Amino acid sequence: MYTDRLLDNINRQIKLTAEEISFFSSLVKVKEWTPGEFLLKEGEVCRYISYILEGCLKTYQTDDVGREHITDFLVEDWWADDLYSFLTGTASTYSIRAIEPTRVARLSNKDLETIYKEIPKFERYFRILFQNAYIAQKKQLNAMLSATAAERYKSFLQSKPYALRRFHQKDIASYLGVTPQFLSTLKRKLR
Amino acid sequence: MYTDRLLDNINRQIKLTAEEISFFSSLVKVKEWTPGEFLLKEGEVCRYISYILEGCLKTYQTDDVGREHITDFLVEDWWADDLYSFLTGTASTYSIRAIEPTRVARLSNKDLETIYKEIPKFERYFRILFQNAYIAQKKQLNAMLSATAAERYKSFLQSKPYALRRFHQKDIASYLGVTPQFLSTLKRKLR
DNA sequence: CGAAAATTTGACATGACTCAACTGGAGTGG
DNA sequence: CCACTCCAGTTGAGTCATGTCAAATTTTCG
Repeated sequence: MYTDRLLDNINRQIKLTAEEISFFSSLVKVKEWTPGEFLLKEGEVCRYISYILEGCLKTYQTDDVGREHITDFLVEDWWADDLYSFLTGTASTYSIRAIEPTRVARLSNKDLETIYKEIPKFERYFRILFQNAYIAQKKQLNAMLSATAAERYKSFLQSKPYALRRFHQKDIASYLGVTPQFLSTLKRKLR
Repeated sequence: MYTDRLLDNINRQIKLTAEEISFFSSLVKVKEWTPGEFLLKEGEVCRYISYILEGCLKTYQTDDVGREHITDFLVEDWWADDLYSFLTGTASTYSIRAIEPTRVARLSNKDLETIYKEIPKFERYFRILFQNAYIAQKKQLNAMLSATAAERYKSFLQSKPYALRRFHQKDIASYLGVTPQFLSTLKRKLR
């Protein structure tokens, strides 16, 4: 099935019965996006969390001078959303945009609450998910503070070996917090 | 009771019965620390998560040149731990140290698992906790990348108005990712 | 092929770090 | 109560990392 990939991921943390699987699957909707399309625009309310079955997204904020600040690259097997907006129902400060043809499995806020209620095991799944996301993000934060741009770039390439193939260099620069020009000269020095 | 403050916090997310409260409370131990004492040292395994009832802690990593990098200041009503070490049982790369006389309510890993098992509602409490921590941390990460040191310092003071009173300036500098000297000259310019 | 966008390159400006010296307050022991 | 030491904080000079602006070059894609 389309959403097998998501069920595999869930199955790593919690065991679902056949009925639970079919109940869960009945609420999940598969949706496709083409490169450049917005899953979410700044100012809108984030109404879905999307599990990436295939493809690649970027999330970013736009500052007062109109520059994009990439906050995440999201590929297969990650959840995409602006959690804060999703949970509070307030306007999002992020945009989420496809950078490849992308297929996601998504859940609305309302359906997620239904799932928490009907299958409380999902509290555990998402607890573990956020725990891991929190830990990973903290490491990234530490790296930003103590490492130089060249070091950050190298460890970024190690953690995402597919980066050069799938992402634009100016987006990588934005993600690392440097200008595209400076990233370009960095690359030259590293050769 | 000593741990009322913790129960209040839990009660904001989930409703416990009297039996559940007394079961939970039977597993929580209160412990006190004096300034300079270590709740956790780099290299040790983090065996407890501690809820701060009163006082203040700092968590930091030490780099190869022996310099401290403060990753967090923790005050009343926050949980303190190295989650990664706590969850995986591996040696921690962080130290946690009291900077004021501090009283915490703490739980061992084993007792926490017992609680998850006996009172599954706690999955929800911690899910929401990590969600919020994740969101807050993401904002901080964005700020690090796009803001200049002076801006970070100002927004740090806004979010922690008690900072100048409770933390050393060199620790604040470390937390912001700048040298103490540079923070000093920043302050002068801001006047 | 041609236009638009991405990347590279160079000159110069600024932010932030290092090292070193100095100031001033908080113990501590006589 | 003084002299001493030990830190934290300040200040300044020189340097390196990174940003800005502008132009040249390459790539992408209709």
